[in-house]
Amino acid sequence: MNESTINERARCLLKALIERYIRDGQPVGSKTLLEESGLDISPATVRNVVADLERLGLVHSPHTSAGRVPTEQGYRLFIDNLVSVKPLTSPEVRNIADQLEGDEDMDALVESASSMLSSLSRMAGVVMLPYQQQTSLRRIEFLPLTEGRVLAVLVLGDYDVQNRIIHTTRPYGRSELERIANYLNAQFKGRSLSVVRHELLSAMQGAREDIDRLMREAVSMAEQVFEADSQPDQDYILAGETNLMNYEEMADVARLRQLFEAFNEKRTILDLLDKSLQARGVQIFIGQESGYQALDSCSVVTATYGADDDVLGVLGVIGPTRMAYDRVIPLVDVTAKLLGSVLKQRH
Amino acid sequence: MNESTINERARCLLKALIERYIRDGQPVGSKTLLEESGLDISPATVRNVVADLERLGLVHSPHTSAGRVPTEQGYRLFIDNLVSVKPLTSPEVRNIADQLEGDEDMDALVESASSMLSSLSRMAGVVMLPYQQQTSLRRIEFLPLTEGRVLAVLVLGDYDVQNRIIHTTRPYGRSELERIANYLNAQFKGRSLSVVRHELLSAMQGAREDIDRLMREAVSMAEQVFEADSQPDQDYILAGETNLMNYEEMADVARLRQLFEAFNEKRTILDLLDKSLQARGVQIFIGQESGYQALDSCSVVTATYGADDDVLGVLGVIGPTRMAYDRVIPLVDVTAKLLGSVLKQRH
DNA sequence: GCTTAGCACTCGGCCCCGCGGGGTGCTAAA
DNA sequence: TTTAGCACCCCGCGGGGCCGAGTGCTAAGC
Repeated sequence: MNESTINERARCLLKALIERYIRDGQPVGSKTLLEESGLDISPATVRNVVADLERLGLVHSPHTSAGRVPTEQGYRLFIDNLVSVKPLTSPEVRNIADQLEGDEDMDALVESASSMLSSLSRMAGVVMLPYQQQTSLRRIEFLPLTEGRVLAVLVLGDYDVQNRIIHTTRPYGRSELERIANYLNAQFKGRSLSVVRHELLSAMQGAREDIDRLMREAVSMAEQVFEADSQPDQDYILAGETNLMNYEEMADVARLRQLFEAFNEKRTILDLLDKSLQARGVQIFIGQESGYQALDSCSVVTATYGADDDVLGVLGVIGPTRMAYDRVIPLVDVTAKLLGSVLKQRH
Repeated sequence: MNESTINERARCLLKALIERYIRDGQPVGSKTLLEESGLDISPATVRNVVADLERLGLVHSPHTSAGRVPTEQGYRLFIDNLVSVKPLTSPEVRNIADQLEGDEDMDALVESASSMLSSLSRMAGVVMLPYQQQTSLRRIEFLPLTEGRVLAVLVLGDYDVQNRIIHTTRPYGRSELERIANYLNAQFKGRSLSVVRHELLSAMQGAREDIDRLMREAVSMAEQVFEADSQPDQDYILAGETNLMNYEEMADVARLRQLFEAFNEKRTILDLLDKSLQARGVQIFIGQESGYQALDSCSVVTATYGADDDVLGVLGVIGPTRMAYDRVIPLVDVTAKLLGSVLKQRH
C-alpha cells in the first residue's frame, strides 16, 4: 500500500499522468498516457499498471470508462518524489527583486509580494505580515489627543511605524508625556518586542512602591501599548483572489462563496499559515490535507520568510489542486527568499 | 411615452408587479398579478394593461408566454413615484447607533458602518472614507527615521491619526525637527487641509529670500506631506461582498469575476461614489444607469453623510437590481445620518 | 369605449430515446 | 509478463414529444 510497492515504470506513468492532467484537466486515458510518457509498451500494459495505481489509491476514474484523474494521495506522492521543478528564469527573479526593493514601507512591501505571487501564478497570492515579536523597538513617542486618550507612536524597523491609541485615567501634558517616553526609550530602545513585554511584566510585579510615580505611570502606559499589540499581530494580505474564478474547478458559486468567506474571516487561512510557520522552506497542503472545508479541492503552497535564521512570517499561493506545482514551488520559494533578504537588508 | 400617459390602475399594477417580482424573482403572469394587486378586474384586463406597460418599456417578457419582468425604466419609475418605504424599527436604529458610537478610531467606525449596511441588507455595504479637505489639522509632528527619511505624524480629528514618510536632502536632528513642527503648528493649527495646502502654495511663491532658512525648510517639508495627501485620499471600505454570491442573478462566474475585480480595482466604484457626492440624500443607480459594465444588473443605493452641512463622504449598498428597495432606501438613509452625527459629535 | 370570456397558440422545461465515441477490463495467446 | 482482440460501459448530445403556464386576439357584453 505504500510507495515502495510501485516500480520505476509505474512511477513514470503516474508522473506522466499527473503532468498531463495538470496541463489540460481532462481524465487521461491509456492511449494518451502512453504517448505522454514516451514509454515503449502497449496500451494494454499501461492499463494494467494504471489499474494497480488505482488499487493503491493514487488515481481514480470519475466513472467506468473515462480516463484516470489523480487523487490527493497521488498528488502527494508526485510532489514528494516525482515532480521536476522548473526554476524561474533570472529575468523573472530580477523582476520580483526590483519590485520589492522599490517599496517604501512595510505595507507596500507585503502588498507587492502578494501581488507578485498572484500575477506570476495566476492564482491567489497571500503574504502574512511579519511576526513582530523579534523586531526591536526603535523608539516610542506619546502625543496627547483628548482628555484621557493618548496616541502612542511605535517606530519599529526602518520602515515600520505603528499608531496605538491608549486610555489614561487622567489627562497628561506634553512635557509629562515626553518624560515618560524618554524613560521608556532609555529602558527599552533596541530590545525586541517580546523582551519588552516580558520585562514590563516583571517590572510591574517586582517593584511596587520602590519605584517613583513617573516610572509607574510609564510602565502602565507601556503595558497598554504592548498588550494591544498581541491581538492584531496576525494578519495577511491577499491578492488576486479573483484569478481563482477562472478555473472550472471553482465554477460552483456555493464553493466559491465558502472560499471567499474564509478569505474574509481570515481565521482559517491564518491557522493554516501558522501551521507552516513551524517548518522551514516550502510546504504544500493538498485539498483536504489542510483540514478546512473551505479549501476543498484547493492546494496551498507556502514558504516561510525571514532575515537570517529568524522566521518572520509565511507567504504562499492558493489555487486549485490541479495547479502547475513545478512552476509554483520555485515561485513561492524564490519570493520568500527575496522578501527575506529585503527585510534583512533593512534591519 | 412618459409616465403621465399611464393612469392610476396601470401604476397600481406596475407597483404590484415589481413588488411581486422583487419578492420571488419569477416572471409575473396576469393571474398572479391580479391577486397581488387586489384589484377587482379580470385577468384579461390585466393583460391589456400590462401589454400597454410593455409598449412603454416599463416591463418586458423574457419570451412569448412567460410572465413579465420589470425593465430598468420600470424600476426607475417605481423608485421615483411608487415605492412605499418601510422605515427601520427603532430598535434597529438604536442597534446601528450603538455600534457606531462604540468605535474608537476612524477606521473602525467606517468598517462598522460598512458591515452594518451589509449585514442588514444581506448585500454588499460600502463606505467611502471621509473626504479630508474640510477637516482641520490639529497637530503635526516629525520624527527622524533614517538619514534622509522623516516620519510625519498628522493628528486630524479626535479620532484620526495618519503617518507619512517623507524624504529630505539632508539628515535632520530631533530638535531641528521639533522647531520645524512648532513653526508649522503655530502657522496652520486649526486650519482645514485645503486651506493649509493653499497657503503653502502661496508661501512658496510669494516669499523667496525674505523668509529665513527654518521657515523655508518647514514649508518644503509640509509641501511633501500635504502633496502626498492628494492621492490616497479617495478610498472605501467594502463589506459582505460574498453575500452577493447568494443571488441567482449573480450565478454566472464570469459576471461575478468582473464585479469582484471592479471591487478590487476600486476606480469604478470610486467614480460612482464620486458622482453621488454631488447630490444630497439618497441616490439610486439602477443597472446600466451607472454606466459601468461590471455593474450590469446591479443597483447601487447611496447617500452622502456629513457633519452639519459639510458633505464628508458617501456610503451605500450594492446588490442585484432586484433588491428590496423599500427596506434598503431607509437603511442607507439612516446609516448615513447616524454616521454623520457621530462624526459631528467628535468634531 | 372599456371590459370580459373564450380560445388558439407559443414556447420553455422535462423526460426519454438512440447514437457515437472514448476508454475500460477480461481473456487468451505469444 | 506482455500484448492483441473484443465485448462492454457510460457520458454527452441532439431530437422528439408532452405538459403547463401564459399570452394575444376576437367577439360579445355592459
